[in-house]
Amino acid sequence: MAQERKVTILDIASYTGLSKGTIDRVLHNRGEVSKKSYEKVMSAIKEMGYEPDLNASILARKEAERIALLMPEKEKGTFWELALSGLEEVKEHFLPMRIRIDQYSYDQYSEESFCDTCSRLLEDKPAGVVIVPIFQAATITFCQELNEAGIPYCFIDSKLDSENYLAYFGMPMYKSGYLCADQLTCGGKVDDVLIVRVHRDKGRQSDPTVNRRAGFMDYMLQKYPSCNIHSRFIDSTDKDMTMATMEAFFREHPSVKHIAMFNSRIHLLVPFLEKYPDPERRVVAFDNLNANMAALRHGTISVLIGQHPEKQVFNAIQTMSDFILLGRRPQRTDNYMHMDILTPFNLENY
Amino acid sequence: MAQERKVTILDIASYTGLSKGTIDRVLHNRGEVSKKSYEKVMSAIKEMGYEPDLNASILARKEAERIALLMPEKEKGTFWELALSGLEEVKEHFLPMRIRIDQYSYDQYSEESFCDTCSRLLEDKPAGVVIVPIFQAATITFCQELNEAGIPYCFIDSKLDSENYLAYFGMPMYKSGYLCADQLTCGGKVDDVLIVRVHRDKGRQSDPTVNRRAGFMDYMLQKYPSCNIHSRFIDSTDKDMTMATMEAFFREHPSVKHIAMFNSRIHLLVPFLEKYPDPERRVVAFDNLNANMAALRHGTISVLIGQHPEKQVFNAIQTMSDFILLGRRPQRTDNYMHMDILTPFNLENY
DNA sequence: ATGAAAGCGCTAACAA
DNA sequence: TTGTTAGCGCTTTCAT
Repeated sequence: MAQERKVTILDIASYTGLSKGTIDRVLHNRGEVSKKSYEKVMSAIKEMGYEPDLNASILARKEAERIALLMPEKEKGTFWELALSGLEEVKEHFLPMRIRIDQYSYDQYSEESFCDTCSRLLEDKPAGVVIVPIFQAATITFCQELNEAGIPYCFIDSKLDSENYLAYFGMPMYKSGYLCADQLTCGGKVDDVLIVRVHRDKGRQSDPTVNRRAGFMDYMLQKYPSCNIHSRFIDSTDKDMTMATMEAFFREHPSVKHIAMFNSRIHLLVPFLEKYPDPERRVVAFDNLNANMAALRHGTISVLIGQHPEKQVFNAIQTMSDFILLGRRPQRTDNYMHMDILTPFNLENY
Repeated sequence: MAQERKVTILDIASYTGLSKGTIDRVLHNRGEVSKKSYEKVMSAIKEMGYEPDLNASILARKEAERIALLMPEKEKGTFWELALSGLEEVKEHFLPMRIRIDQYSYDQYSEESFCDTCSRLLEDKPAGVVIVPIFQAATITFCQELNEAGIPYCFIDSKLDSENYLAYFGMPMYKSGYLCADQLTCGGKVDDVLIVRVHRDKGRQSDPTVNRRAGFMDYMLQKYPSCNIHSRFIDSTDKDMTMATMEAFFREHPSVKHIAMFNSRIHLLVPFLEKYPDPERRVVAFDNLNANMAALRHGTISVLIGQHPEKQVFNAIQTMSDFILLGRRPQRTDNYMHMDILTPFNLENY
């Protein structure tokens, strides 16, 4: 098992009777190699257990490899701002490895914008791409194009089953709903629960939280079969309407103590929650946006479930980089992130 | 800010009128350099904003740098097994950077063993050391020796305030007790709490969980001032005695529903807990040992508070490596890890 | 105390 | 299609 001395391309060269140059060409699929030589080299690599030396490779390479990051625009105060927080650091981390990260942003409410961005991206011929696939159908088309171009890709946040992606990093949505219900009910007596949802006015894309809601419902059905689950819709752009909706609901159901939301927008409820404080109320929601964390710290929210979206970005890029540079495939294709339970007592150092 | 082209030692050489060799000597404090040259080089480095190229450095270096890892023996089923899980991977991660990790283990119950190991370690003159400082006084002595030898060191798990350590990674102990109390009481009605402690028979070292217990007590005093806090001691090597102690306690206090433990040994209670199941019972404890996780999965334990000790090891080594290779100091000296709340509903993928 | 020069393992441009 | 060669930026040995 243990190599005597590291096997280098030079060893392979002398073993196959070819030269460094040819070895390099087959290692990087640059073509210009006869089939016969190609196979000789490949088998020699296997036999001798050759592994490329990343340092030498990086040192010698002139141009950086480009990884394209295809995701929604970094809108302030949204989930995508969180996901992109620390991207600058990530870029700096990969730069010395001659890996450049190029952002390709699209409007998460406009499929057209997504497609436009995809075309731009394809023209740039990156060495790999990391995708947040908000639009299912369009993503399938795009992935086919990537396949044809021989460009590897990873998914983050959500994924499309059928494609031959290199890896996926994201939260287990169904389970997260289950966890949310458990944290909300907390083993106590619960007769009514209010779920607040957000109108998706601008676009037509499928609701990313359906599975989460399903998990939540299944938990409730199982453990609190007689609990009433109320739903109300708010508009993320209309604060007055949000307040009015909430006030109307609680006028009608003053005894409801449990509130949940399945997306990152719980901060929209903070004005209401702080206007009508209730020490017995329990609020559980998702994602550690700054606004949400502030409310958690303040005690307005009871529990936030976090998924470190910025780590998903990092992991996907890392995986892509290992594949591009070393041809290494990830240990697992589907990587479900741990769900972090955040309370006022462990929110620091997160 | 942005460099035109990367500054190399060659640039510094020509700028100072010296040669590559001399620059290298001052960069690595190898001596054999006149004070005058030394200062000329140092100021040039500052002025030109030189940053070493890790890849080139690693590629050219013959010998690996050695980082010593000084911690308790990896005893099966203990916290230290958890902390050392994945060390092989960590070693493999650092090997291509020509960083070798040497383990120096000591018996956590024997100060003599600790001191012996320290002497062995010192003789080997590693480039840096990562320390779990179980024995306070002995560690202080050891750190002085390291200071004299000019060997940098990090602490993990716990730390000694006064020393000039490079970094510390660990859990905020006091806060973890606070969190534990919050998870245990969960906002409900709590009149009695049982705290189970472990006799420290073999050694004399100070109890690492005092601060955690203090945090717990302060929480209870504040939020449940009239709650009775019971304590019982068990012996980690005597299962029968543990069972007897628990049975005796619950014979006397049959209505107690809340149990906490402040170390990683909650698995010792599992036989009792499973012999006398109680759906209303709430058990909160620390650390994701395999045995603990199994009990959590099974529902025997309600909540486990995790701190990723293996990540502490990794981070400390990473920090040490950056310092040795690049002279880079960590952003913060004291790094408190996030406390993870683990329940049966989020224990996967942890 | 300092300089010169030979690599480390790989890439890439050019020659054959 | 293949081989040759000059680096990449640094370390290290050997002269000076």
